[in-house]
Amino acid sequence: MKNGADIMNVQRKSPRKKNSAVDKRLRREDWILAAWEMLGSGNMNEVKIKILASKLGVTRGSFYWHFRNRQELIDALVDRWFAILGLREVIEADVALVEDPKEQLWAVFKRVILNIDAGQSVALRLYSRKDQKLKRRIEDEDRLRLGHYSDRYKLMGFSEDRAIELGRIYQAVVVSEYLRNGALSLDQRLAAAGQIHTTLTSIT
Amino acid sequence: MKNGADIMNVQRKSPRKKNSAVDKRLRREDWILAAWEMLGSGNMNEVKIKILASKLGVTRGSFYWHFRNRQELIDALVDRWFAILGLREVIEADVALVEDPKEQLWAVFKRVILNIDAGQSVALRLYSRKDQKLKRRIEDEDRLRLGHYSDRYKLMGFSEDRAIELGRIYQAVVVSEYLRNGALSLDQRLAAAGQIHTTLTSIT
DNA sequence: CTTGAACCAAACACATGTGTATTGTATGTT
DNA sequence: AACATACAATACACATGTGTTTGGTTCAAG
Repeated sequence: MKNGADIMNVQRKSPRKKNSAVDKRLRREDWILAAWEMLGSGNMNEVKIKILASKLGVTRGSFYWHFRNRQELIDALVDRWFAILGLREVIEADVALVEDPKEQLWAVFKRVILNIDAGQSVALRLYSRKDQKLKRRIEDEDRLRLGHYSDRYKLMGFSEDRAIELGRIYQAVVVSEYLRNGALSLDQRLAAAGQIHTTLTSIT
Repeated sequence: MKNGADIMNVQRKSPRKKNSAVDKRLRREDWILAAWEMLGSGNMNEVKIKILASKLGVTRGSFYWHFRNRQELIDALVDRWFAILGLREVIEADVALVEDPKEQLWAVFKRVILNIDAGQSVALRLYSRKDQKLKRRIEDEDRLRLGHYSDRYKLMGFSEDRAIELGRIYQAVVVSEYLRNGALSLDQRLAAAGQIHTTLTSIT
C-alpha cells in the first residue's frame, strides 16, 4: 500500500501493458495514488497538481490528459477512501473472517490503523464540511459504524442501551486515532490500540 | 515601524477607549480573534490576510501595521490555543473548582466542547506536523493530560496500570470530539459527551 | 508506411496569495 | 495652531496555483 519513490518506477511492459521497464507513461491510477499520499498531510488543499507532476516526473500536461480538472481527482480520492475504509468493504475483507464479536471489533480498528498512516481521514472529514454531499456520505458511514460497533457489543451480551453507549466509545476511540501525531511507529500504535481494545472489551 | 512585546498591553488613552462605538480602528487583538474564527475551518492555510481584512472591513495595510508578517499571527493563534485549552489554564479555571475526580474529568471534557465549536484543535494538530517546536509542545501537553486523566482515575481507586489505560481511553474520547462534523448543536454534543463521560466513569 | 490514438511538454492567461513602499487621514499632545 | 503618532488605503512586485491551447512524440493497427 505504501508508495513513494516506488511511484516513480511505475513502468510498463513493452506493448502498452501495466508494468514495463521501458514505458514511463502514467495511468490515471498513478496520479490517484500519488495524490492519496499527498492527502496524508491532512488537508485536501495540499493536493496540488504541480507538485504531483514534479513528483511523478512529468508536467501538468499529463494530468489534464487523465483528468478533466482537479475536482475529478478529488472525487477519485473520496471514492478511494470509501473503497479502503467503507464499512461494507472492511466487513467483507476483514470482519467476515472472524466470528468472535470482540475480534470483529478489533478487525475494524486494526484496518483503520494499518491503512491510514497519515491524515487522509482527517482530510476527508475536514473537506466534508464544505461539501454537503460528502458530508452526508460520511454521516451515513458513521451511523453504519456506530450500529456495527453496537451490534458487536450486543452480541457480547450487553443490553441495548449499554451496547450503544459502548459502541459510541469504541467509535470515538477509533476516530481519535486519526489525529495521532506522527511520533509513534506503526507497531507502537498497534500495540497501544490493542491495549485500549482489550480494556474496552473487558468491561462488565 | 515595528512593535514587539509591548503590543500585548495595548491601551489607549482617554477618548480612544477599547470598544468605543465611535472608534472603528482595530487592535491587534481584533485580528487575532477574527483569525481564530477562521482557524475554525480546521486548516491553518485557510487563515488568509486578505479575507481577514475584508471581514474586518479594512485593507491589508492595517494588518501589516499590527503584525510583522503572517507568521506572527500564526504564533499568536498558537499561544491563544494554549491559553484557552492548555491543561494548566484549564485546571486553574475549572478543574480546581470541584473536588470529585469524576467531576474534574468532566470539567476538562466540558471545556473542550464549550471552547472549540469548530476545528481549531485539528488545525493546530495538523499544523504541528510541519512545525517541530509546536509538535513537541503538543506532545508535552498530551502527556500532561494523560497524566491528569490517569491521576483522576487513580483517585477513584483504580490500580496504577488500569488508571493509565482508562486515562488513555478518556483522552482518546476527548480528542475524537475535535473531529465531529458540524451536524450537532452544542447542547446535543454536551449531552452526548455527558453520557459517554458517565459510562467511562462508572466502569469497575 | 501511414494513420490515429494515447500521452506528454511548453507557453499562455488568469486568479489569488504574501509582503513592501508610499501616501493619506484622524486624533491626541504640545 | 503645529506636530507626531496610530492606523489605514493604494499601488506595486513577486510567487504559486488552476486551467487551456497547441503542438510533439510514441506505438499499434490497418
